[in-house]
Amino acid sequence: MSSIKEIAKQVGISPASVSIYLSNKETNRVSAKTKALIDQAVTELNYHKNVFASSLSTHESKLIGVIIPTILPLFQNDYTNALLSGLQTRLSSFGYGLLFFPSSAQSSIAIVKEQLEKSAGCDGYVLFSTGFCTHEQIHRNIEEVGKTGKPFVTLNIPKVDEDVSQVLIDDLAQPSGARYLIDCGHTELLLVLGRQGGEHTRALQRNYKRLLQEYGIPYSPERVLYGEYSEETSYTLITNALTAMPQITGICCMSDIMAASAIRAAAATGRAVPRDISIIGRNDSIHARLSLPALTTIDLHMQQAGSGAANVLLDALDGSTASQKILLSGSLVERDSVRSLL
Amino acid sequence: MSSIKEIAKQVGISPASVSIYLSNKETNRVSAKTKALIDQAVTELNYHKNVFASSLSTHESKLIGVIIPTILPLFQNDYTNALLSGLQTRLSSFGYGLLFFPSSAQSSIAIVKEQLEKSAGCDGYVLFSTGFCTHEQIHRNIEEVGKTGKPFVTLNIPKVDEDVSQVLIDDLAQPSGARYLIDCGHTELLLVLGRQGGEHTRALQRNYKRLLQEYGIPYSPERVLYGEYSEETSYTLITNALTAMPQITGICCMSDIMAASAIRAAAATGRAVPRDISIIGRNDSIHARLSLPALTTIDLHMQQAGSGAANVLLDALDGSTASQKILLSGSLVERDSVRSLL
DNA sequence: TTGTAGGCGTTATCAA
DNA sequence: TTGATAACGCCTACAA
Repeated sequence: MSSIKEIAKQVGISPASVSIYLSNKETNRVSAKTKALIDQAVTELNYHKNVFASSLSTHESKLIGVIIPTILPLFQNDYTNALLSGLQTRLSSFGYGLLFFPSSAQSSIAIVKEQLEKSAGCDGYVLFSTGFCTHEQIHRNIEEVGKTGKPFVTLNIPKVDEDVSQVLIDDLAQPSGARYLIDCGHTELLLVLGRQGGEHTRALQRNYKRLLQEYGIPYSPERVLYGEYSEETSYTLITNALTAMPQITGICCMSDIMAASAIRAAAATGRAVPRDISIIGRNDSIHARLSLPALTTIDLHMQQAGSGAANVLLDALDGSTASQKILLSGSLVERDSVRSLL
Repeated sequence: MSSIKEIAKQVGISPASVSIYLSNKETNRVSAKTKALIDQAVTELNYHKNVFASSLSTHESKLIGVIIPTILPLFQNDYTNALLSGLQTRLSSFGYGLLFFPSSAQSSIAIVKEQLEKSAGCDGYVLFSTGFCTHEQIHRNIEEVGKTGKPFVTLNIPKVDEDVSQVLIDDLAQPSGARYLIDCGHTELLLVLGRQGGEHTRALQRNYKRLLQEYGIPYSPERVLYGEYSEETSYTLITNALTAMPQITGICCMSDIMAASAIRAAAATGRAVPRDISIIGRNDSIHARLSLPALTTIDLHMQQAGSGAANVLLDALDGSTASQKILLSGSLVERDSVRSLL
């Protein structure tokens, strides 16, 4: 409420001196007595620096804008939360805050535009992608954020040719779990993907076909399910599939939540895990540790990806101009939901 | 990057006209031709409004500051995430964004102070509490946020006498799950609380003792565990307790995560749920639906609490000066983890 | 329908 | 060691 001017008035000095002292307590510009007086006035008047005025002047806000082109409620998705968590923790220790913008728009691009509309002034951005985003949309979003001229980094977005910083998660587009199941001797597989249509899923599908080909396993579309990352949808779909195709011995799910649902579906159709059927998840989220049996899964190191993104941003904010592509790999976490047939 | 001045120069009009049109596209102040020219210049120069300059002028930022006095990474806690999700969704539809501040401090109060330090200029605040916060700290935090003079609302904080807006969740301080177990005929109970020392836990403990007294069940300290909301800690503690006290027939956990761990612990000690032992969770999070058997739990309506907090804030931002205490109650969600002994 | 001028709170550049 | 003063980008009377 109170401004630097009022402090100055109360102490009987100029606003400039107050400002200088307040932004650098060690300055020699202000005498010790004056410093003490200012400190006193600050507490008395309950002064808090106005970030907006300050960043208007310094052209620095210490704020990073988070752009998430989704119409779903935020903070409800394991992947995104882990990413955000890593991001926030790292940025926070360098004094940067996070800004989430409102958006009422419905399309991915419109959301990004609208969010940026209100965001000029951030020092940098993190651009997310979601299961909904198509190839085309991803490129337009990157272009849009690029126009701000501010440093930014993409997270959870497949590699693009553009000269932009990205944190890439190798196994995001790889059905690594399926490969592991095959290596364990499983050939009668079920693949549970997320949302149909998005770029993530398309890449995954391509690579899955390649994988089967590599091992001479025939591909059949009815063995690919779209669980939409939802426990209900995947439970229903997997239960039906298991009933229709009793020969299935392995289920590869693209998220731990869907894998935990698979365990329930297995139970519902009278199968024991891993005795009758093997299940592998992805993300190594808390669900993997909580389910019974505990899930074998692919750790995507999302938290680390988030802090990696923070590092890239911090570098850029520090003056580095070269764009960075950081490549992270997933790693297998063996627990109790997969049985080797070999 | 480009400012309103440059737009004005390019179009050949005054900055004022540009400003007026841009903040109200329907205005009659600007001719249709000029409007078109401005629009064109905006895209050509890739103009984005600078929120900071604008809020400096309007004393309105359309930003709500989120104050979470914790040293743990954000976005990793089910309760908080649900709260934030409800909050964000509602605020977003009214054009408000969310601001998360960095903090390097270690104590609850220092964190709040530091976060506020960098936040003057927000239109309002949401003050959270965590399992760590003591009674004393909660009051000091409320006082600190109150000093800003901006509207704010507390979330996940027990009722205080101060004249401040709060969204209260009735069952937060009530061992409602335990009551349900007792009503189902269970008398040999285990209570799994979160973190020792915090205000939440203390209230819960008090009310639990009262509850037992009401039913004439003796209280014994070794039947109260502190699972720290962590799956590992609670698994270990519950496993040990179950081994030491085979007579236990019911476990009331203050979070679904700990309840899911209890299911694992039951399995580890050779018990079937709910045949040999009944388990009840709290929050009705996704864990309740994913576990096997699915968890009977108390839905705390956290999402709704979040949007309730948003409503209170929106009211205050709209000029309402009276503080509101919104009281929400939990509700029982019956699934498959509790067996009635009656 | 448009322009001018002053101010929001802070910082930076001078000069004193 | 301090004080004026201008500037940051935008908004809003008020005047034209």
